[in-house]
Amino acid sequence: MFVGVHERQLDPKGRLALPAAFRPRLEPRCYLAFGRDKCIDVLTAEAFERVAEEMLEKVRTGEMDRNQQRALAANTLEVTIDAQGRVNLDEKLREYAGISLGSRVVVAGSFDRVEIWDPERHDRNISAGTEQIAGVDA
Amino acid sequence: MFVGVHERQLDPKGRLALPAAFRPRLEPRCYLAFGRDKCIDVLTAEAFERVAEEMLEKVRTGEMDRNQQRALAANTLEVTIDAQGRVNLDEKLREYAGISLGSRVVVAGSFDRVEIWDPERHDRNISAGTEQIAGVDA
DNA sequence: TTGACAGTGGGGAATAGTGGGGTATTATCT
DNA sequence: AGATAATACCCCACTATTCCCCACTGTCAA
Repeated sequence: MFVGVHERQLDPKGRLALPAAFRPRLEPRCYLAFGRDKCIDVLTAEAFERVAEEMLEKVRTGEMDRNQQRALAANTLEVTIDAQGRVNLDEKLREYAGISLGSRVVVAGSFDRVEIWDPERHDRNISAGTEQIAGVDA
Repeated sequence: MFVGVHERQLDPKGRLALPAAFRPRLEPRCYLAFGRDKCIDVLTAEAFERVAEEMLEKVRTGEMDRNQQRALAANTLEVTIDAQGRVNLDEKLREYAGISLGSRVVVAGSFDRVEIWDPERHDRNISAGTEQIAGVDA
């Protein structure tokens, strides 16, 4: 399970150091995809391949449109992790998540995946979620 | 079942020695989360992972919001227990529970989980609960 | 009385996070 | 087509923090 929040700085070259606690499960390669609510999803190879299999099955049975399959594939990136535990966030991903070179970003665990956020956007979403939880058993 | 109350001192580095009686069930790693009423929850790996699985399922079926999932994951920390039976309480957790470096804290069993408290806050809650159980003033 | 273990404290080594430089590869312009 | 420029990639280096290990003390039990 991925849990916890880590603040990081995107270096001038667009590299992001993954939290050390997450690395063993993401190395040597992982997948970056457009996430929900304007974050970047980081999926383990196993998790992404499972998602892809399920999608293929749905396309086969007609539950899902081929263009959705194409869109996911087009917006997903397979990346390798360098010797310092970093991944590259390219221009398209940075623009989608609203983060820029040299800016601070939030790397957050979300159980089955890791998410990369613009800090303000993350705060807003967490605040909303926390209010909703108050009154629910954890 | 976790029961009993133990008073401990948070050392200058933010480390807390867990009561020896609780350790076998929490080792080698456990989860720290924001608990109800401003305490820190300590959950066994099994208990937390069960909660997380249930939540993922609810998100999948639409019963629960993604931001609630994010809030729970963001406010949870996976920690390992050192050779002396201690865990680290980071700044965010200490602030939430109102405890500081070097101060005394209460570590209390609460059946399915262990809770970490500021001593005064714990006293107030226990007093309130005790009165209700006894049905009389203490 | 002594041995074992629980709780507490501190020092040193390993590693995480960050930055920069050199090299190869690709693209562009003349 | 060749030269030049821009980009991406890989490796190395520095610093602060964290983690791990060792040591001390008090208490309880045999």
